[in-house]
Amino acid sequence: MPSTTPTRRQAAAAQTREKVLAAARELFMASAYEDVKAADIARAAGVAHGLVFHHFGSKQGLYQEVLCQIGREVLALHCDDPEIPLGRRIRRSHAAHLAYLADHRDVALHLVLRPPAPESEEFDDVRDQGHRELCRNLGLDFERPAVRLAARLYATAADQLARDHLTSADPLDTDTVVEMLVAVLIGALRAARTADPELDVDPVIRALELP
Amino acid sequence: MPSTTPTRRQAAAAQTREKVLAAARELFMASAYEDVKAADIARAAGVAHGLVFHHFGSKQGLYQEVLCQIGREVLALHCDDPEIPLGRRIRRSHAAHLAYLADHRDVALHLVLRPPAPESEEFDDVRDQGHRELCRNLGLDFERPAVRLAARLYATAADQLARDHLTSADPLDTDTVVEMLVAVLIGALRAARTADPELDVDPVIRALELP
Amino acid sequence: MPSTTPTRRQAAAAQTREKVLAAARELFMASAYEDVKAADIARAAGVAHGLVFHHFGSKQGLYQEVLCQIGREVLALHCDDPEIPLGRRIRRSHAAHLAYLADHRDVALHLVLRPPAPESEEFDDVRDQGHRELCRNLGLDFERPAVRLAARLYATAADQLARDHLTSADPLDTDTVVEMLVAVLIGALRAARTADPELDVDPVIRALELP
Amino acid sequence: MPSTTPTRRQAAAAQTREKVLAAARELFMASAYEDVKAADIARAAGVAHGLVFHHFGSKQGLYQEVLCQIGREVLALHCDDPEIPLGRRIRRSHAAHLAYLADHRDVALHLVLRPPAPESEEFDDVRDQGHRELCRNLGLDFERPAVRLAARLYATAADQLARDHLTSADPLDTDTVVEMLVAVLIGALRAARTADPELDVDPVIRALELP
DNA sequence: TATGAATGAGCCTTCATTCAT
DNA sequence: GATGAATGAAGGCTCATTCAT
Repeated sequence: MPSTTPTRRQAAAAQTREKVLAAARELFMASAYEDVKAADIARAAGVAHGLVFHHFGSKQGLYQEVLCQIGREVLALHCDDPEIPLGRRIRRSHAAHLAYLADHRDVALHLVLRPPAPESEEFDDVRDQGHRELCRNLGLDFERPAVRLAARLYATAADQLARDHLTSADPLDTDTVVEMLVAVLIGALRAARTADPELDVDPVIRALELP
Repeated sequence: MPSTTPTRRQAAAAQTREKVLAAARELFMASAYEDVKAADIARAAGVAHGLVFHHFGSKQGLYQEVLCQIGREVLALHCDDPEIPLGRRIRRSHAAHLAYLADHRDVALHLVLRPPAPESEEFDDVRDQGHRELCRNLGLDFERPAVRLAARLYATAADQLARDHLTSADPLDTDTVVEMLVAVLIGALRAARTADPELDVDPVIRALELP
Repeated sequence: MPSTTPTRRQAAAAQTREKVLAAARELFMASAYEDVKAADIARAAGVAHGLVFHHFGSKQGLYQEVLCQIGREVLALHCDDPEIPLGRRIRRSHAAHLAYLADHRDVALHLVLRPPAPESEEFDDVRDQGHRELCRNLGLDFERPAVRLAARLYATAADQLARDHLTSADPLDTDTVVEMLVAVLIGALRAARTADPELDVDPVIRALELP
Repeated sequence: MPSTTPTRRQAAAAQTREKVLAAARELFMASAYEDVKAADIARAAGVAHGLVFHHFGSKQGLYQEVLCQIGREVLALHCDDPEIPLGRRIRRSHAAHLAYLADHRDVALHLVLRPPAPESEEFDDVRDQGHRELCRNLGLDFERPAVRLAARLYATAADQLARDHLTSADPLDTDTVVEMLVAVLIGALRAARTADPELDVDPVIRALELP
């Protein structure tokens, strides 16, 4: 059947594309954007230089693709099973996030807290969506400025903590870090209430305090 | 003594140096490191291209210089008058910091939370020193890992909050932001206690809760 | 005989070839040779990139094909019916040529007076043949250098005039342009006589002056 | 005197610039625009690759510069001394032009009748100014469309003739070519009258017919 | 000290062409 | 015949840095 031939070819092409993407991800996570040469990526992927552009249009296009791939992976870590009590849900998400970063030290070190050099609106969107999911999990209205502020505040602090944790010579155990994150989250919520006194964060805080 | 009485030439040279430094600071704060060309700086300073290298050795050297200048300015903002109660001292430092960032939006937007592209050990030192002073102010031992962790955690969150505050279309008033910072700081301290249960943060927290 | 009865496949192939040729013609006439990419042509024709090379060997081969097609079309415009008096015959040819260019503005603007970038011997031949036919029409011996010179001279001027006419915001009417062409042709003939005094151009000129 | 030093340096720089310009001119006149590499020019000029861009910004900038230089040279050839009778003035200009082209065969072959690949408004201006001067010489109003048309018509034909003359294995003598040009010019003027019957070209033609 | 011309390594990108399917 | 993924050579341009003056 001739119709299977194109499929096989398409599959091969997609596979090549993935090879390039994987090589790019590794290199981009290991060095600064400008220090990664398109030629390096091609060489690492074992393909011709021009193929990078055939599949991704430009070095930046490829970079964005890498970013989005990671963003999607991270988003998928969230636990939002409503059956599980809030405190456990959040802790589980945190633990998953930490585990991911531990498994992807390069991502943790080169992406988190280091906004990608070429401004990437798509990546910002993914990040934003992460905050949105956190708020949904907490039962807070993301549209309220104070809530959004707290989410960003907290996420930043959490990234910093994760980084420190991962680079520490004498790292804490994961559970401890998760508890620290919860403490910081509670602080961020109290800060939110300061900005928006009508915000009722007490139930959330109480729920978070229960492991 | 000729060494204490700079000749006119030396004075002029120093002035030229400052011109370059000022131009560099403005440009570096306005764009990413790689997007600022040595030639741009020279042009903005109204001097010859080569002079940049004459005075600062290299583009990176100049960048470090800019970073240190800013770091020193920020460090000078801390209020550590022991006569003043802790809560007020911290709030005063925060307010001063926020005022500084409001006056130097470019610094707030392009330095804070955006670690300088070329690794800058000196700048890290300055940053570290800021954390150290904060801890001294709080009466906590910076040498304890958990304390250090909390300081970094908090500083990062504070930076994020300041950024959001400055870029917001509808900014909160300064006092509110200061209170939010205090709330976050308390959260960070609680997190520190989680990591290091022997740490007695309660007195500090109580002191912070008094305006 | 299978050779005279092209199979369906062959017919389809020929049709595809034409599609590519038509797309190429349009693009080549709309932009400079180097600005037309083989990929553009394939896309415009709705065929695979590689097909261009399958049918025409190379981009240049395709270009030559386009050129020859146009050359043949232009050659076919000449009126050389010996029954018609010279003045009318020439005017008729001119009018036909002008009409063709008006119908193919792209050809007029991008080919005429703009020798094809890649040296095209074949196109030069076609051009030459046009001059030859003009001379035959005029009853002049194309082999005489002065005649050939005059023909080229005239053809160039005529092209320029046609271009100007077509791009003018306020174009003259066709008959006027035709008369101008005749005037220029007469000038060229007089120039030919200057170069070759033995050339008897007076009868031709007299014939041309009769509408 | 320190003030002479910069002068000397400037002179040296200008000389280098000229070296590059000269090399570029030679190469551009010898090949098509795209076939001349910036690196070739630098090599031919004996300077670093980057210097081309230091002085001319881009390959195109350099090309334009070459074009303008030639345009200025050609413009300077016109003889418009009102003391000299028209016929002689025109013939003298033509002869000068032909001599120039003979001395600059590369220009004649690669510029004349071959509009520069990258559209060059400046060069068009120079060309236009040439036509303007011709008309002023002839005492005709360049603002009249028919006059402008005739000027362009004639210039094009003259370029063609000059080309043929220069590439001919058995070239005519210069005087003959000049007379041919005059004949063509008269033809163009008659064509102009066809387009604009109010135009009184007879006195000009009579003046041209006197050597 | 100051100038700015000169250097040259290096990079992204383009694109005609090939070829396995 | 048709496809389009893959190739790879080549080129324009940038820019930190040097250096003669």
